[in-house]
Amino acid sequence: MDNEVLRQAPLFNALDDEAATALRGSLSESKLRRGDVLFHEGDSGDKLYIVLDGKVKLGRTSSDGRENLLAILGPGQMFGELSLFDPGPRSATVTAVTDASFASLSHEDLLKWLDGRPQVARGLLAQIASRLRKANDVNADLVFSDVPGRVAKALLDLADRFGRTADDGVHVHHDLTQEELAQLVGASRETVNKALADFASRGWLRLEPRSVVIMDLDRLRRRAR
Amino acid sequence: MDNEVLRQAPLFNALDDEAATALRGSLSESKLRRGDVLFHEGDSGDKLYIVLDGKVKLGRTSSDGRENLLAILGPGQMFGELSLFDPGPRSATVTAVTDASFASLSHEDLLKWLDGRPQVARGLLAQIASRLRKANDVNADLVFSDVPGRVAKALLDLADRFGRTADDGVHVHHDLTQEELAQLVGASRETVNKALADFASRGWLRLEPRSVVIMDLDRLRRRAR
DNA sequence: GCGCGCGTGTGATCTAGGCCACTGGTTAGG
DNA sequence: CCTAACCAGTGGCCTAGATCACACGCGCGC
Repeated sequence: MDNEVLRQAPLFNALDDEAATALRGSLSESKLRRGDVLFHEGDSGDKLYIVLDGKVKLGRTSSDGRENLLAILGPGQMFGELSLFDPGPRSATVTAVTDASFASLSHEDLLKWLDGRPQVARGLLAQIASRLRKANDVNADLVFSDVPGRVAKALLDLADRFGRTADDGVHVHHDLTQEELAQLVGASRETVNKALADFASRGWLRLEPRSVVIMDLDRLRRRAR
Repeated sequence: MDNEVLRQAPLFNALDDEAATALRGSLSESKLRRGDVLFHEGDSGDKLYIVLDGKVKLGRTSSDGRENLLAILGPGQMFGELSLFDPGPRSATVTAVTDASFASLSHEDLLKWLDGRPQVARGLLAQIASRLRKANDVNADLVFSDVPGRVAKALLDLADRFGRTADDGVHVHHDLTQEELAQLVGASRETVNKALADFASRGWLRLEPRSVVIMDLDRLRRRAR
């Protein structure tokens, strides 16, 4: 791992070289294969993770076994912060959606590290604040939008973070099955499939396995709001 | 305003006397009557508020005018933190549900104040982290629970924070109309009313204007999960 | 080759809950 | 006091979407 990847992380983007190098001393690295679980909801644990490569999903399971995804995270994003300040069991299960690698930092090390560096504390606050804002947005969507709307919004978000623009459209290799997409927007697999099929039939996008090509961003955006 | 009220706020509960007194210098106080709006979603603003007395609701309005409540806050709770770190327009409208008073602190003052006091920064992080956790819980409920379940959960939460135990049950003066309760759980007024009527007919609670008396906490809890 | 499992596509029910249309009760203002 | 606004309570109808039940293709191991 090199300093560049860390700098991508919003949390650490303000670091100068020697701070970054110092930080690396406290970090350990780990890898997972697609489908592997890093930790389960309810586990105890006090590590903060930063995705170096690949994607993970944060999910929770209801009492009757159904699953709901809180977020898909990619390189540069962190997770596990909650148990740092609100110590207690992990509130979500983290599973690799693709092969993935992480840097991790213990509670203790982070706090030590934080005290001397108010600007990092502020970065952390900003990060969590923005997550909170996003969570509130998702709430509003669950209340106000219908399923196709939420699907459109999810696709746009994924496109934003993982899309590559080509001349035939924006290629989004989200690596999610339709089942996972459904869990992400809080709907059944079937209705999500129907929404996607509908978008495709209107020529807004093309479906590919675990991936879509968005051909008409504007229409999709209008459908999302 | 005296130091005691501030100490109630989780954010400041670790303050010693002179810190609390010093802080008061930076605070200003304000009051609202029931129904008054403190600020609107989309307004710019950089103040952090702490509720001294009364209750407020944080809400957002959808494009077609429907409303959704994110939270009901009472004495000791803070709001407006988001625009501190993720500066931008306010993400919610804040309205007084009862006559209420607040202490407020500007962005600038808080940050100055924060730099020297890592333990307050940590308090702030803990506060926001717990809000995030809660927001995620609400998401899961919107996906997994039915309306009566969400109503039950909301009542239990309100009881926890505002309830007074008496021998005929827990009296919860939530000060919300059923319409507001409905916006809080993301449902229509009518279905919430029916759920409440059903609970009452089972003898789990008694309805009073802007208030309920919970007579069978256990049953209600079981209905909530 | 032959199954088998997994992901995807699509129709046919069934139902929670939204929306509408009322009623009655309570408070506030003229 | 009368009227107007609000709030609470209830019934009926009607869609979005969950659930069920398939059928198809594609890759993988035997």
